[in-house]
Order: sequence, then structure tokens, then C-alpha cells
Amino acid sequence: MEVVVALGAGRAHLMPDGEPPAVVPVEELPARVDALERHRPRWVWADTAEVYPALLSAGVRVERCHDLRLCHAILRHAAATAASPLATAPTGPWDAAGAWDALDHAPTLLDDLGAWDPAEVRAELGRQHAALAAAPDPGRLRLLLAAESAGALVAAEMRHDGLPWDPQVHDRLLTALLGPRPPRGARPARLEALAEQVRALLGAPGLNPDSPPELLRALHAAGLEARTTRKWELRELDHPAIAPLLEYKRLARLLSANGWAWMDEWVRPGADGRRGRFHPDYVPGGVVTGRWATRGGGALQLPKQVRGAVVADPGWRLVVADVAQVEPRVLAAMARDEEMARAGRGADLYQGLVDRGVVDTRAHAKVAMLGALYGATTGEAGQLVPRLTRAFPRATGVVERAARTGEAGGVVSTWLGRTSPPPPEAWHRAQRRASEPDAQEADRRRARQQARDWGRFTRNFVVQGTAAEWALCWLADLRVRLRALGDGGVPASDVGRARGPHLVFFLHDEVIVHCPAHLADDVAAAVRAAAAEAGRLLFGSFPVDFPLDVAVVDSYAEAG
DNA sequence: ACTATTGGCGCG
DNA sequence: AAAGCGCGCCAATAGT
Repeated sequence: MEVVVALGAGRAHLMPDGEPPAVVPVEELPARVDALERHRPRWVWADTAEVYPALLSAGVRVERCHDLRLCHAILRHAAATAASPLATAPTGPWDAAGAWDALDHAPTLLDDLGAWDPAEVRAELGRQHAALAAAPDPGRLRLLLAAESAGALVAAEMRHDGLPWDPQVHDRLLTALLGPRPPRGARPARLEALAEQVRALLGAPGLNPDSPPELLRALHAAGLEARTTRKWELRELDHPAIAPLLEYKRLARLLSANGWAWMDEWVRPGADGRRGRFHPDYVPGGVVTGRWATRGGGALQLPKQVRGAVVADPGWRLVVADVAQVEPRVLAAMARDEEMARAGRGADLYQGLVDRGVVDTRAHAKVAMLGALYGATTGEAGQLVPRLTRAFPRATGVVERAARTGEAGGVVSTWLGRTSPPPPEAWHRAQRRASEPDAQEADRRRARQQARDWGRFTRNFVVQGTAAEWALCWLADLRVRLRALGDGGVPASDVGRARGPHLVFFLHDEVIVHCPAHLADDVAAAVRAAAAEAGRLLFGSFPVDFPLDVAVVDSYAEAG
């Protein structure tokens, strides 16, 4: 069963297939959805990020949906549906960012985000079905659309539930490293002491170490030949000021990125001042490759330094899981490279390369593999990549072809069919310029450089994008398994909070589930089963493993 | 006073 | 060591 939903002008249109539509005041939507959910319909709506937060606030969750906006974006650009009316139509409302984009809060039913014409919503669904039906091998795109839509549900749920965060632990951690919280705008004591030390040792009394040009001038005045103030360059310098300077930079980064101001803005404290929640705003499909982006709070960059503040509620546990070397494994499967898949049969694909004599050390294996995936040409990686080419011609052939296609200005697609954007007009201009009769050597060099740059992008696109598809399937399947575990008879850890095991964090190849302690083992098993299922969904019976590191912990800092 | 860009660095 | 992909965010700086 499918139910199409359209919101607008204070009303909600519910259009179950084969039944007469219902029009109700928008406040009644949660109750209506909840009532229909027992039939386990697929909810078809314009935009999960627009409608689902309000349902979650009302305590209503749904099993599955079809997100027209996200799916439109995929079909609009996919090579497999390029000839469809959906793809060839002029830019329309489905190509625009969601209206919630401008809000700084999760949209409610009362935010008037403009109206969706119910007929237009149904028409868009029809165009999407038609585009799929005309595509060669539509099964893959169908899987991608289902996974993308499930991801949208997960993203909204995780934003709603939040990542368990203990502000007291965070504060203790900051105080230990930086000194007690200073008044607004002032440097914490330890940071100021380090700055003063640097000023004294460089003989630069007024120096603000946060200013790269000032710092560079001070270094030069002290006789140090630095070209930039990057830490890996500073590390090479031999001077007593360098050690305190690097320590200053490390702590200044912590303060500005995840200090007290960050906590005030992004962590909603719990009633008891502990057990707060960090509510990042996930953006499914926010990255060209299909990875998620996030907005606010820098959830993609939670530094290891502060992960100790991610703490399970009393009586609850965190199940932290990440996949070992997803990208090479996905590449092996896409390329049907049995030899490379065999090297990944154990828990550590890099060690597998060493055991097969492809390279001599694990470190070299990693450098070589990343070099092949990213298109390294120089340095150590450039030296090592040819060994992989020899050992795994099928796998490396896939990324090489993707690179050649990009260099020539073409588009490439992931395993499930998400297609890379074409190069921008400026790129084509540069290529045309280079082939004109009066082109200068500089023009040709620029064109070659840009061609290679775009080739590295498309090279990586197929792998990063397919890995993102694997991760979406993992997430979607895991979500279903967690729902099946129920709440285990344990009430929510606090009023208004999620009951039962629920996803609280996702980062490319890593998930965290928050769960009642006695369900932790079941959750760990579910996480592994979902990973195996994701491999089957994408690659069928091709024998590729996706081994996980799974840890059941009280604090994120204990994992990995 | 405001916005856009740059340099730097965290994450995968 | 900082090449070789994808991001978001901060403070300082440049531009208007």
C-alpha cells in the first residue's frame, strides 16, 4: 500500500492508492499517519525533512517512505534515466532545495513552508515510476531510491533523538586541557600561558598566534624559514618556540571547534544537567557522491579528543560499529575482482595484501590502496600503486577507466546508478582554449591540470559513492532490525526520549546505537547481520566480506 | 558594518 | 611526509 501525502495551506492531503483522498487540518496529520501505519504503507511525500520531524515530535514513527525530492535529484542526474521526461524537463520546484533549508530548527507543522499541490505530488511520483520503468536494469536504481529514502528517515530520527552527550564530562575534559572556563572572549589560562611562552621565545610581544600572517612574520623575524604556518611544516623547524606553538594550535582548535561555546550551542542538557543530547542536522544526499553532509555542530568531525563526552544513559549502552576498509572492498565487488576479494577475506584487507606478497608492510598496503582510490601519482603512493595494478588488474581497471572518463569530460556512475555531475562550463572553456591555434603553453598546462583533477574526482566518485550506497543499505536494514527488537520492556531513559535500541550516530562507515544494556548483544548481532545483508543487496552472491569492528561500551572514547 | 574568501585542521 | 578524494567549521583577512 502506498499513501501519498501533500501538505499546504494548513491542510494535509492523504491519498491512499485505491481509496478516496482525505483532507484534514495539518494538526491531525500525526494521528492519521499513526492510524494508517498499522497497514505498513509506503509513505510518499515531497520531502522527509519537511514533514517527518513534526511526526517524530508527536511521537509517530513510520516504517518506510519514498522521498520525492531526494529521489528526483538522483533520477534527474542519473545516466540511466537521462532520456526520461523527468530528466529533460526544465528546472522546476523538485530541483530546488527544501524550504526547511533556511530554518535553524527542525520544521514543525506550523512552519508555513509553502504548499505542495496534491496533483503535482502525484504527477511527480508518476514521472519517477516512468523514468525507472524505462531505465536499463531498473532494479539497482530502485534499491538506491529505497535506501536513500530510508536514510532520510534515519537522518530525521537521529536528529530528533540526538547523540547522548554528558556536558559534565565534556566540561571536565576541557578544564583539564585548557584550564577553567574563562569569561566570554577571553583565552583560557593554559592557552594564554602557551601564547605568552610563544611570544617570549619568538621575541614577538604583541603576537596573536591565531593570525597566520602575524605568525609567519614573527617566525621569519626569528630566523625561521617557514612558508606557511601549517603544523606539519612547523614540525620540521628546530626552535624552542615550536613545541609550545604546536601545543597552542592543538588546544586552540579544540576550544574553537568543540569548546564551551560549542556545548552551549549544540548540546541540549538533560533535566539533571547530565545526559544531554547533541542534535546535529544530517543532510542525506548532501555530498555529490551520495554521502551525507551535516549542518551545524560539525558532526562529521567530532574529534577523538572529545568522544569521552558521548556517554550512554544509566542502564543503557552504546554499540559502536565501523566497517574495515569499505572502499577497497566495494571496489573489489564492483569489479568482480575475486583475487582482491580473497585478500579481504580476513578482518584486515591491508594485511591480506601483505600476506599475498603484493607489498611488504601494512603501512605500504594502505598508502598504495588509498593512492589507487584517490589517484596519487607522486611520492611513496605513486611508487606503490603499480604493484596493485599488477596484482589486481580488474579492480584497478575500474578506477582507471573512471579517471579516463572524467579526464575526457564524461560522467561516471556508482554501482547502483548515482551519476557524477558533468564538469562545469569553466572546465570546458579551459579545454577548448587549450586546443585553439594560438593557445599558450600556460593554457595547455592549465587544461591538462584541470583534466587530471576532474579525473581524480570521477575516479574516487565511483568508489566513494558505491561505499556510501553500501552504508545506506546497512543503515536501512539495521533500522528495520532494531525496530524488530522492540523496547525490551525498558522504559525510555527519560521522559520524551526514544524507547528501545535506536541509532544515534552515523558517519560514512560507522554507526552508534544507543540501547538498553541487556539488548546490547542482540544489537551487536543485528549490526553484523545488517552489514552482511547490505553486501548481498548490492553484490548478490559475489564473495566479498564486510567485516565490522563492534564494541559495546559506556563511552564512545572506549571504542575503536 | 556587512559578506566573501583564505588558511588551517578536524573527520571519513 | 602532507602528496591524492570528499566534507564543515572557525578566526582572520580581504573586499564592498
